[in-house]
Amino acid sequence: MPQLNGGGGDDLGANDEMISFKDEGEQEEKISENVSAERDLDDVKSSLVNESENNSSSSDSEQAERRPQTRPDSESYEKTRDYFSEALRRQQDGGFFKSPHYPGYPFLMIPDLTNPYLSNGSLSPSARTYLQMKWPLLDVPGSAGLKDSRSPTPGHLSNKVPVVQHAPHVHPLTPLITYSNEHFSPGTPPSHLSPEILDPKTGIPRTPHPSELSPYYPLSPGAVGSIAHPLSWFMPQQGQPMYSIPPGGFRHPYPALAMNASMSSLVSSRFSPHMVTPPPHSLHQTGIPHPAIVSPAIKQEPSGDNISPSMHAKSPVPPKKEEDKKPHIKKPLNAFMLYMKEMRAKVVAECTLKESAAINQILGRRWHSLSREEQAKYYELARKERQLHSQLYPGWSARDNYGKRKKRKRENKPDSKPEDFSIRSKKQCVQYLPSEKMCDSPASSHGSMLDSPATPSAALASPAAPAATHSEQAQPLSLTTKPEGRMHHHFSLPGKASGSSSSSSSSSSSSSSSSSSSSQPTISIPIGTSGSQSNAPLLTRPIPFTSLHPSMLSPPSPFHQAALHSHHALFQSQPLSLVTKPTE
DNA sequence: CCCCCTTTGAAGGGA
DNA sequence: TCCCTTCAAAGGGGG
Repeated sequence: MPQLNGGGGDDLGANDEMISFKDEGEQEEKISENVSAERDLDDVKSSLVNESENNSSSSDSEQAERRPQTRPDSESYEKTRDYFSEALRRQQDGGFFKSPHYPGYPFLMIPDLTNPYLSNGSLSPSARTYLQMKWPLLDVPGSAGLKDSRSPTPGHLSNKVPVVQHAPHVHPLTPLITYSNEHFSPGTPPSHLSPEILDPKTGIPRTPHPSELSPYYPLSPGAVGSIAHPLSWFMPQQGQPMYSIPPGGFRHPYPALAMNASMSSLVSSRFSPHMVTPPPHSLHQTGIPHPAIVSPAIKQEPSGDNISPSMHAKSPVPPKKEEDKKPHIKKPLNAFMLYMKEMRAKVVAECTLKESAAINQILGRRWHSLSREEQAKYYELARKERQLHSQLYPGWSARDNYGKRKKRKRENKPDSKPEDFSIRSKKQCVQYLPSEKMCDSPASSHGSMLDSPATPSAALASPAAPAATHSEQAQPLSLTTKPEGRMHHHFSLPGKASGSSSSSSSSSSSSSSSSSSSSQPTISIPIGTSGSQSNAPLLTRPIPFTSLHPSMLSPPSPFHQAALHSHHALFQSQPLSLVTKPTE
């Protein structure tokens, strides 16, 4: 956490957190040999989601994911890097399609691939993700299924692009790269690749340092081409910057630039056509629409890039009006968000779940299960994103966005109702997550909460890594019943908590469900945490009984419990009682 | 149609 | 400093 580091060095942050993880990793290693054991552990640890016994469907991806965890981190990491290297090498060689696919990416991961494009021609989120992964390859001549972006027939680019096919050999992180494509400047003619960009503040051209560039925040168009991506280590396409221009979506002044459908989709994901015209007030001096900038009304929804504006079902209207309003500059994504973006599609593909809330729970668990190196990558990426963002929008404050979203639920804390009080004190939660089991949580399974993340090494890399301690685990089951409102887990003090207690309580909570009883629709387990800060995240929604997988119902194995004890003494004291919740 | 839900992390403001 | 709140992405679900 930032606090630990003190100003600039947020990178060093998460040490504490990481430390603890290490040990566990070793255990994992052992465990890995026995899959079943592993699973049990998972169940316990995470308590929520377990892999279904029969997870064949997801096996590929899981294995891939798991793989790293089963071995020493360093080794796995190296392995991963090898993939990258390989991918890069092949790319350079022009052998894109020959390269072995990345194990972690099952060929067919996209459930909704069938409908990658929205009715209006825009890509569905998942599709987008894949495209992102794939885009680096798009310009390869002759690649089947890929339309030459340059010869856009907008209409068709659409839907048929085999989005997924090339993804396999791409590392999961590659999607992040995508953003680099977003570098385009609708309004500004590229100074052609001139590396210079205007300093937002001074307006003086300056040459960006590669480290400054973020895929998410495209700088001037010209800059794009020559800069290395911050994440170059896992960017195969590095050195082959592309200028994305949505074929149909916006008219790019520079048709000559290579672009293809997928790219356009990428762009669209962050830039709506409306954004094409830089808002007058845009903070950008460059006048470049930034991914982070969203028209208030529009909200970065994908709008069919491929289709002529007139065809757009929604927002055909040029947003020029909206431009009047101040552009909404989005917050830079944090490490977890980056991770989510990348992994969501995968998780969705593996799971039957579609609800983001559930998916996010899984992702949260997976996040914890990541090795420190892996997390470090994201932290680093996030750090760069923040830096870049700050450079691009010097005057921007996160506060600026406050209130833009209407939603925001407020906390319940203040007004807790008396009635709930009892419940709340217990912190009961219902698991939302139906079943991780089915989806599995990854590999990491074991690791996840218990072991987690961070080792010092990782910590080093991760800037702000909050200390995650295991506290989370501690409260594996949180429960709330349905809440009246919603609960927030404010407990998390990301940073502050230093240690142990705070950090992530969340993920663990879900686990409880796994142990549920068969008869009850949802199960809640009281956690003793009532005290000070609630750490347990409360899950507001009960899981539909139907969604529970049989495997989830099985009680935690002794093994788990043991594990829990060993790891979290704190919580040990608290009895895990299963409470059934009558909700459904 | 809009907001909720859910996740982690970052950031800002108040005490 | 600590604590709290909001927002970032995403998309099904619910009102």
